[in-house]
Amino acid sequence: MPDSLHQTIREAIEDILRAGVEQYLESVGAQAEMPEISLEVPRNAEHGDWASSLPLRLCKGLKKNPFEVAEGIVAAMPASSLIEPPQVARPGFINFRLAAGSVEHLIRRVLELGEKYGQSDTFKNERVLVEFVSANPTGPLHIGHGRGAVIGDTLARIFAAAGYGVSREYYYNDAGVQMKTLGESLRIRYLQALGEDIPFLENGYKGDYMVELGEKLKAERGDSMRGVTDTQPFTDYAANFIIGLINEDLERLRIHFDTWFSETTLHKEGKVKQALDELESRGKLYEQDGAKWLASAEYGDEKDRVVIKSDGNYTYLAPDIAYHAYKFERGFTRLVNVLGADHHGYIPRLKAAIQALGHRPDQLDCVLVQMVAVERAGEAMKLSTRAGDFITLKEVLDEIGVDVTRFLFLTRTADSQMVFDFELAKDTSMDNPVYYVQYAHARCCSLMRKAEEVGQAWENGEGADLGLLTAPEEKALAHQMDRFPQIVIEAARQAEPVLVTSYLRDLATAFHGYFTAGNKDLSLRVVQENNPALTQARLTLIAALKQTFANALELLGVTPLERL
RNA sequence: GCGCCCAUAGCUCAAUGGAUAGAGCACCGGCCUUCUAAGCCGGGGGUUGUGGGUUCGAAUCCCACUGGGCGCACCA
Repeated sequence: MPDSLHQTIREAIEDILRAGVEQYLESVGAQAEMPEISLEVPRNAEHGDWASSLPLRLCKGLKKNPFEVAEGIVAAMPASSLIEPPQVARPGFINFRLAAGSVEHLIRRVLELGEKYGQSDTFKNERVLVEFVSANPTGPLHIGHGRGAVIGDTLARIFAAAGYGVSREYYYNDAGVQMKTLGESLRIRYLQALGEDIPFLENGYKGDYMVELGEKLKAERGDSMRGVTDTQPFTDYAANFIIGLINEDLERLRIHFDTWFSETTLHKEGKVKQALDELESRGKLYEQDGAKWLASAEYGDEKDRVVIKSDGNYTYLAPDIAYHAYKFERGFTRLVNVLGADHHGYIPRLKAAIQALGHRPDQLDCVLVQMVAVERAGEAMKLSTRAGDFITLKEVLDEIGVDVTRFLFLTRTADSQMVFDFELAKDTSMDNPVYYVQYAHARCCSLMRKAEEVGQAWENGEGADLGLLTAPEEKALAHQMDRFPQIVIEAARQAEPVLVTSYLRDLATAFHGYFTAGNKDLSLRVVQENNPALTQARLTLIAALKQTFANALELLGVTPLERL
């Protein structure tokens, strides 16, 4: 039963452990509830490949000493061909080690599943909507948007791998003052392009791209719009164009949105009114001072919030509530918003709103992305779209490249403040962890090429005798590979891409160590010219590693290079 | 003033409440006549911002301080 291809060793151990605990509890006649199975990979290899501290948690309720509890559980556990008999350690840990035979099981599982290795159906009944970037189309994306974009997209990839139905959505607010200002900015740039000597808006969008856009409009329409005073046509023209620019950058970053959702849609389809009516009928709205308030304080917000001002207009919150209600209406069971950290004050009222609508607060996850400070040649730079003073995402992609950009954003947790140092990122050498990981994949490819050169090309591994893989490094590599599917599930659960990045680096470290060991000890080389059987066995391990590297890199949207 | 986030090696960052807090960069010393040295091995470097608390066990959870970031509208 535990030999199912899709089951990781971890899951097999969990089953065994669970059975042991049940049996043990019964034998001592305890009423204790079945605790959550805890199983971790110890930092220290001496503590085995997997370890559980379950006896330490259990002993409290049983009023027994943890060591005895551990022994009792071990005695009651069924045996498994995948692991060696478990050991009880000091305070009350149970340590598990992979059985030698499990190496073969693990490698074959990776190869059998191929590109699907790492995927699972853990969350198959759930649908998640990842909303990210969501910058209003008032200018090109800057580097900070890039960080949010990469994190959002990678989360989406991770969710998909963990079995979620996933949709990527970009929301933009095209009904507000910002867009009006944008249109007005373009109108003036256009008139200036026509030669009129008029001053620019004080609060207008001052970037060069607006000057260019004015020229472009002149080139397309001549002076036919000279007399147009309504800003709307200018707004539409600018927004359309800028969305195009934004999308270009995003596609380059390997990000594709399923939906571009505009605020106007909500108004047109009556979703704002619908959401407020729903809140009204649930008794969550009330009138005061001529305004309509949401009783958000009931749900942990620090105060109630106005949704309809006394002048009859909606506040920003109203369409936002409607938007999130509409997300649920479309069948999503989990909402993930990737936001700039400056929006954090907004989260409690949003969570309050979805609760007022009858949803659970944990169905909404807000991932806060901290600002990116940029340093160039030692100079710190200020970023402001309005002032036209910023590092665009395009510049970053031109200078640094997609793989490096994505990986650098993914090596830090979203909420850590980061300094993006251009010179450092451009450096193609040591400071760039991307290469470390890509190098590992390329080395696997290189070994395959080498084997081919000496006439021992890998023969798909089916006939290989994997029992020959007895080096401790080989067992360790197999164990590391086995962790991958669980890492993906955990990353999805926590909405935390860094888990995958860290895992990838660890796996690369293990592999580089294995590879380099062959420099000193020729018997550890993968390609053994006078031992075809061992060569085939090792190549099969390499093939599985290569697959795992490729799958993990794909999850991060980074290219698995064949050679560096 | 109130709230949220952050604080870990000189620097950039890790560490599902677990056993001796780890990598990379920088610094010191080793390893290329045969699978890629963008790599590997070893060394120095820490009172996890400070002080309490919770418990078998805390970088992790709670409280109070200190320092930094960001929010506190009938703005969007």
